[in-house]
Parts: sequence; C-alpha cells; structure tokens
Amino acid sequence: MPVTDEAIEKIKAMIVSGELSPGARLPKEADLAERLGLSRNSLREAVKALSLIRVLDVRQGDGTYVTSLAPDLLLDALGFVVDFHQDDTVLEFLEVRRILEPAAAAMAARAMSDEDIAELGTVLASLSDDASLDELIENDLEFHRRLAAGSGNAVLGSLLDGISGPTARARIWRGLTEEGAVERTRQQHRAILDAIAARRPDLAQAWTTVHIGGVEQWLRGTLGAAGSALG
Amino acid sequence: MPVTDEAIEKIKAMIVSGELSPGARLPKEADLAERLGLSRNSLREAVKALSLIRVLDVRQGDGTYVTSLAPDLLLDALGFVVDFHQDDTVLEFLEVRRILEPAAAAMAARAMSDEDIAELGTVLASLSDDASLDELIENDLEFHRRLAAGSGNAVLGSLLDGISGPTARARIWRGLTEEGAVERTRQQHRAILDAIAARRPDLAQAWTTVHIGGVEQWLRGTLGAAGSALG
DNA sequence: TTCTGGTGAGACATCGGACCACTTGAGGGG
DNA sequence: CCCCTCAAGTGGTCCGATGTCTCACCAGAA
Repeated sequence: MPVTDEAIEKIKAMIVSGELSPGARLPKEADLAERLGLSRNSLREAVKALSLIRVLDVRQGDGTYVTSLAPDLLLDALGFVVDFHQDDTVLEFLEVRRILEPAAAAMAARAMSDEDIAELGTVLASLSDDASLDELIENDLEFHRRLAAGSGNAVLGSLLDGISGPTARARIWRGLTEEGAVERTRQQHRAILDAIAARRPDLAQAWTTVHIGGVEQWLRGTLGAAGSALG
Repeated sequence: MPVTDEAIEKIKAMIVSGELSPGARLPKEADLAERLGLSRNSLREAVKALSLIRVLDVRQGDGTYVTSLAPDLLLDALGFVVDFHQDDTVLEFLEVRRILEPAAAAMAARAMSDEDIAELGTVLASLSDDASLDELIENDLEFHRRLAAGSGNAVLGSLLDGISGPTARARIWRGLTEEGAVERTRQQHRAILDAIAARRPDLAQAWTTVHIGGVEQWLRGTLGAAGSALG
C-alpha cells in the first residue's frame, strides 16, 4: 500500500478513535509527516484527498482542522460525484429520488414547523412569471432543498441534495421549458406545499411522487427519442 | 482558488466534456502538469484526491486512467464517509435505509432472474446454525447486497451498499446476538426471499420494512437506554 | 516457429529542501 | 482605547533527484 493511502487510513483512524475530535486541529504538516513516517509532499496528497470529501478543512496560514463531520458536509461530496454522470445513469438517480423524496415530503408534513412551511411558501411565491432559466433552476433547487431538510433527517436531506445535482437538473429544466411545462411544474410544487401545510403526509407523498415521476417519465421519453434518433 | 483545486476542476471538466472518456489514459504526470500550468507535486495532490473518490485509477509503472465511472464505483466512496459516523447519526442512516431497501426489494421481486433468486437462497442456506459473529455479519451483508443489486438500479444498489457500512452493521449485529434475535432476523431474511421468489413486490416490500424497521426500533431503544445511562 | 528470460524505456512513488503567500496576534503609535 | 504595522507560524507551490514498478522488445533455447 502506498504511503499516502496508509496516511489516509491513519488519519481516518485517529478521527474514528476519537484522538482527533471534530473541530480539532491537526499537528502542523511537518510534524504530522514525521510522526506518520513520510514526507510532507506525500502527506499533503493524503490531506488533499480527505479535504475533497470534506473530512479535513485546511486554512492557509492557520492550520488544518477536522471538520464537524456533520452528515450534510460529508454527503455533499456526493454532488461532485454525480456531476460525472450525464446521460446514462441520470435516470437511475432520478429513480432513487422518486423513492426518497416522497418519503421526505411525508416526513416534512409531520415535522416541519409552521415558520419553515411559511418560508417554503415564500420561496415559491418569489418566482416571477417571466423568470429566466437560471432563476427557475435556482428556485427549484431551493424548494426541493428546503423540502428535504424539512424531513428532519439530515442524512436524507443531504442525500437528496447530492443526487439532485445541479448539472442534471439544469439539463432537465432546459428541456421542460422547451415543452412549456413550467407552469405545470409550478402547480405541482404548490400542491406539495399545500399538502404539507395541511399536515397531510399521505397527500404530500403522493404529490411528490407525481411530481418526480412526471419528470422521470418525460426524461425517459426524451432520452429514448434522442437515442433512437442517433442510433 | 489553489492551483490544486483548479487542477481538480480542470480534470473533471476534461472528463465531463468527453475529452477524456472512461477508461482513457491521462497524459503522463509531467506533461499534464505542464499543460495545466502547475508542478508535478501539486498535480499529484489533485490526482490523489480524484483517485480516492474512484474517478481516476493510478497504476504505478503504467499510467493514470479514468475509471469506468460506473455509479457503483463512485458511490462506494460513500462507505468511507459513513465510517466516520459511529453513534450519533447511525439512526438517520438506518432511517434512509428503511425507505430505500423496501423499495429495492419490491423492484427485485419484479426484476430478479430466477437464477439470481436461487443464488440468493443459497446465500441464506449456507449459514450454519453455529455461525460466528463475523460469519453472521458477512452473510447479512451479502444478502442485502444481492437484494439491492437485484433491484436492477445500480445507483440504488450502491447507495444501499454504502450506507450499510460494515462498521455500523457490525455494532448492530453484536447487539442482536446478545439479545438472541439472530433466529428472528434469519426468518425475516427467509420471508423476504420467499416473497421475491413468489414475485410478490408488495410482500417483499412489507417484509423488508418490517425487517429494517425492527432493527431500527431495537437500536433506537438501545441508544436511548445507553444515553440515559450515561447522561 | 514458439516459448522463455533478460533488458531497457517509461511511468508513477517518494523524498528533501527551498521559497512564496496567507493568517494571526503581539506590540507600538495615534 | 483603537488602529496600524510587522514578525512569526503555517499552509501553498515548486524543483530536482532517486526508487520502483509495468510493459514491450528482443535474443536465445526448445
């Protein structure tokens, strides 16, 4: 095993064992390198890797720290990974979303505070009728993000956030606007909100299933048509 | 933005844009470093990070390649992340599993081939009555892994695989054996298998919900008791 | 002809040292 | 008491050299 991988494992072990608590500061690179028995260059490779997945937080001129290790932090690296999938597996991601998000909506209908529900409504209301594509996407992301967070389960929220990668979402919206389905989507958003506000988990779940399932069905048709047109 | 992060983005862009296809070989470190305008050391940090999340595959003496980018590869980095969560958020992960896995079981009841179902039965049957803890865990992991894979959705399968981290699973099984619930768990596994074999998605889903929900409930009680005992 | 073993080129692995850039906090000046 | 300056500490980046591994090529034996 390369020394770098070994270093990754050792740092991970230090964290899992509790020697390094969340928020703790690591020894300076030179010292840690000596302690782990490798050069500073190799150690930096390990630190960089752990930094990419948000386990470590390096601050130039200050030091290297263990992050909070909160699930949302660690899981947001998921978005980075999802970006690599453009066409082929986007449907599979959407399918997973169709499973998770309705469940999240049902949980949100029980768990969300009245204030949060009101804010969710504000998000939808803030969208003007002649919004640009970027605004549509941003608004859509914000709505679904708050919905997921409203489930009360941070892991579920982050997971949904991650697999709803901006890239894939942008492509879908581009297609939807072309077909003039923007208004229908907004109505579905509104219906989900109403169901949550009425504290009806079953309705919230059903509407979310309809919402995601509709996008899924449309995308399935689009990809199929594009595939046959190309093939 | 540090040059290393910049390099990560550029390499990612090269892959997403199609300039580097899955399986393609990257230019040698020296050349790529020059092209991206940084030193070999800094480039290596970027490569190491992308290698940790299974986007690049570095082979000493040969070269650096883009992986297949298959979702199972990319998502298995998830397991690494989950390992950092011991007590606090394990319940949230289990809750997500309780949402995903029943859906996967239902899909498996429709999609799995007769051969795969037979193999799934073999897995359960291969467990002896006086199996050790390690054998129990390994068998349990194998069963759930095949079940998730049987859904036909690679993303779903890998996601389930990732959040069912070996660490958390081991701790749960240790507790279950102490309470003598091994036999009940095995019966539930058997029931899930029977439902799938009978091509009954509804039954498979229900049994899986019962199975995961039972573990969840038990764990919730255990953690609560431990917490109050400590607090 | 085919298989085997050696050999060398090419690629990544690792190292040590040097210098740059940034953050922070102490200490002096207003 | 507040603000500015500056020096120490720490990560950021680079260079050049050496070690090690993989693979392809080729000569020699079966």
